[in-house]
Amino acid sequence: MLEDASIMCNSWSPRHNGDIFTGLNEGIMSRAEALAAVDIKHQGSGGPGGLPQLKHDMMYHHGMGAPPPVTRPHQMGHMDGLEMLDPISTSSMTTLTPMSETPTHMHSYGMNHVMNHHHHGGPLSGHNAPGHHPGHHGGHPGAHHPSAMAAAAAAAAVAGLHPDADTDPRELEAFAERFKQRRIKLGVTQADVGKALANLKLPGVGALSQSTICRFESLTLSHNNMIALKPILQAWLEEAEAQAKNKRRDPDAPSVLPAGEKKRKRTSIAAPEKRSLEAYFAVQPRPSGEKIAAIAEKLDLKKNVVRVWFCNQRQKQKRMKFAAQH
DNA sequence: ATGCATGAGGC
DNA sequence: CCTCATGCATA
Repeated sequence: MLEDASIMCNSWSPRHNGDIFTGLNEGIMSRAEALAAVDIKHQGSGGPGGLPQLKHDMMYHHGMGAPPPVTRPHQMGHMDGLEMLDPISTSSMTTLTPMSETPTHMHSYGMNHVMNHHHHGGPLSGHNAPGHHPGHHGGHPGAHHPSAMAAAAAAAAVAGLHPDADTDPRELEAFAERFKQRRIKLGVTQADVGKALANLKLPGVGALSQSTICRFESLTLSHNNMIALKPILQAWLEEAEAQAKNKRRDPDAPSVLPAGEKKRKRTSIAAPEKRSLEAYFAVQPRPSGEKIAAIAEKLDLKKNVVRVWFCNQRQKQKRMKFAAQH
């Protein structure tokens, strides 16, 4: 906390040389003009290469990241004219029961083991159709047309498939809550669950991180992701509860701490810059590469940082939480 | 609990 | 370069 207003990015890329262009800042230029140069409003759609925006698989409207309705009276300390371009404001378990760790101390977090696994090997490599969803899309009742939904249900019924008991957001939400409660009852942390999944030996299912388990429980994953993970977590839960009855105990817990690797550093975007980004995002969620470069320059951020920020912002928009009608 | 990042798979 | 699923690092 209290991280001061500057960004602290640097050697986050192990294999990239620091030559990624960029004159690292020295914002000697006046930002005001620069900002003006970036006309936020309207921008030719087609990005370089042509952006196919036909896909669009459904947006879970809500908006948690940046919904500043309008004017915001912030205390400007070092305003640099950024605000003026802000269109908005101005307008075992080794096996399953990880009893290897005394469950007496279950913090909700912070007890991540150093599971050095620097490079992940996607557990769920099934990869559900990215981009254009083959079969379904994040169809939420709220967004579904009643009639369409009924038709789909009927069709599914005829086909012998379940209507959508599995894809129903409310069902997912209910499960997520039950899952969390029972998980805690078992005295297992989110990180433990993630690691234990690998022991389930389900085809194609490996371990997951504490982050993912946490996001599942808090419904901060995409609808499709929730659907994909549910059966896996459900299987674990059942196994774990079964084993808990038998009071299994597994002695060992060989945890080796691999040699150190390059630590990834996280860039921290200061509040003022973040506000500007949010403002840009509000008008143009998908800026072109050039646009991104321009924004990056103004905010004195690396282009890649800005690009990733937009990508992440878009993902947030699609998250589940509150997506369904509660 | 979340912010920023990586990588695979696609256009 | 995007979308998605995930994860490391952090607040």
